[in-house]
Amino acid sequence: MNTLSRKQREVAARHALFLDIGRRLLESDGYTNLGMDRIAELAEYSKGTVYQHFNCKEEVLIQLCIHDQLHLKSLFQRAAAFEGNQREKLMAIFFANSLWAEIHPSCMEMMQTLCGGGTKDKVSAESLEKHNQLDLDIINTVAGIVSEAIKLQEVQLPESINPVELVFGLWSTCHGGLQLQAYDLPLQSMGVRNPSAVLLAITNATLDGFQWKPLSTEFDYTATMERIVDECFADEIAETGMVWAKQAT
Amino acid sequence: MNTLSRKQREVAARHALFLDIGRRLLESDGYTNLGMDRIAELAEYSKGTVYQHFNCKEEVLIQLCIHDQLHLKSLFQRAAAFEGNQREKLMAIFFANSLWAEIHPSCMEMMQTLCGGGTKDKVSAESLEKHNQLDLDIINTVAGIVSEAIKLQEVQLPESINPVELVFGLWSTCHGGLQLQAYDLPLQSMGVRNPSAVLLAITNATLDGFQWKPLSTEFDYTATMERIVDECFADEIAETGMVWAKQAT
DNA sequence: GTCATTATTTGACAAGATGTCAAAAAAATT
DNA sequence: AATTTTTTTGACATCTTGTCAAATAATGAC
Repeated sequence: MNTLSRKQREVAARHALFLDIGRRLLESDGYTNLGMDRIAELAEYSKGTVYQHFNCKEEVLIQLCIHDQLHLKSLFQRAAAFEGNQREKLMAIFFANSLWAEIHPSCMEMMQTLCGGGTKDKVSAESLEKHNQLDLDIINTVAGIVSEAIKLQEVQLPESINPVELVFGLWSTCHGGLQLQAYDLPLQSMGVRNPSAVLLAITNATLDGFQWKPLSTEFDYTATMERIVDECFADEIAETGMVWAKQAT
Repeated sequence: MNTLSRKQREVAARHALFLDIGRRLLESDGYTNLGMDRIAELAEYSKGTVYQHFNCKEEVLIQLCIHDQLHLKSLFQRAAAFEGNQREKLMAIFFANSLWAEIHPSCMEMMQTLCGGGTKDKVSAESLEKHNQLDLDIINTVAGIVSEAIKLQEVQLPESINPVELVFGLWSTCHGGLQLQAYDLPLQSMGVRNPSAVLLAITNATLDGFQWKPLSTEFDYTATMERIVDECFADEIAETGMVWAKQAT
């Protein structure tokens, strides 16, 4: 039944093993301390074998990235299917993004490393293509919601802004927020009590600014949030252990 | 008159030379291809001498960062002194940030490298302290404007958001936007015509969402923008060659 | 079952980087 | 001019990544 031969399955299993070890090392010691030797050693293979799977160190990185992005995509698709108006769906997207960041704490750092310092042009064209395509898919999922909202007249964007551009802006906020949290500035002691909650408030203000109906002042989005938690991401919440509870406080 | 001896001046000059070469190499070849050997070679000193100035490669990076941050701080201070209401000042801050990003295109990448992958704990405590302090200064400059606006009743923030938190949110948008532009996604072909203009529109929408007076619908902020260009940053604009012209298009 | 052929795995090796340090060179002092 | 102090040097040790000929294992023919 299985279309893969025994050999192929073995190779795939080993590939996954290498990636797993790579991720563990990356999370514990950081990218600079991640060595192909150590992956080989921990997997009980030789370095040469590891290099048959990944033509360079960066390739490990981008494949881990792709794995996490695939997860983000699926979370977004689930969020987009949330029952509610478009603004509620957007909130589900926002939540999915926060959840994802909590589940994959190292991915932000990986993206940084990957995108900075001419790292990208060492990876395989295939992986790079996959990576870019996933970014596109993810953006388009969100842009679809915005377009739908326009069609349903829940929002009317000024001429200077189109749906993709709005997504770019919202994405900037989320992405930048996560990034700033990843730098270890003493946000707390500076007076930022709960960064995630702030980003949500900012996003809501932005949508209010565009007069996206229903406004946050005329609708109970707190209730929406609870529905999102229950209806969309109950499993993940349970797994990661009260992610959002912290933020409600 | 000079408090520095000849020797001290020589050392300082050499330090600056090394940093200069470091920046050039960084911008042309990226961080991974930046080598202490090459700095030494180009400066016509030996590697050992370079290591007397920077105890590690990362130290070069953070000192370049600090240099750029100092510039950002001074630009922000000039923006904060702009003649106008607090929202106009905030717009001047926004403009200063965009301008700075254009003048120091490599700093975003440097921050990425610096903050990711356990790089930060290799640099000297002194530099790290200076770096953090500058971040604080910069944030506080902006938070001061927000606080003043509250005092002047130009805006009233909800209880869930304090001034520093609002700054964190706005900063997230700017920072994330620059970051996303630095990754080389095909933003253009995705439909994002002018990323910087989008970020400005988003920021304005956010402030509108908080009912920050005067709203963008009841005030000519385009005129403000022109005043900012003329009154605050004419020199820099001239130097970098019509930065903002592009964005107006 | 044996041998030949093909595929896979290996680890020694080259190349290049960071960071160290004893010795050489230069400068200052006596 | 001799001596002490400071500064500079580049050879080393060490740790990377990435390669590749040779060793090993798997496959298939007869």
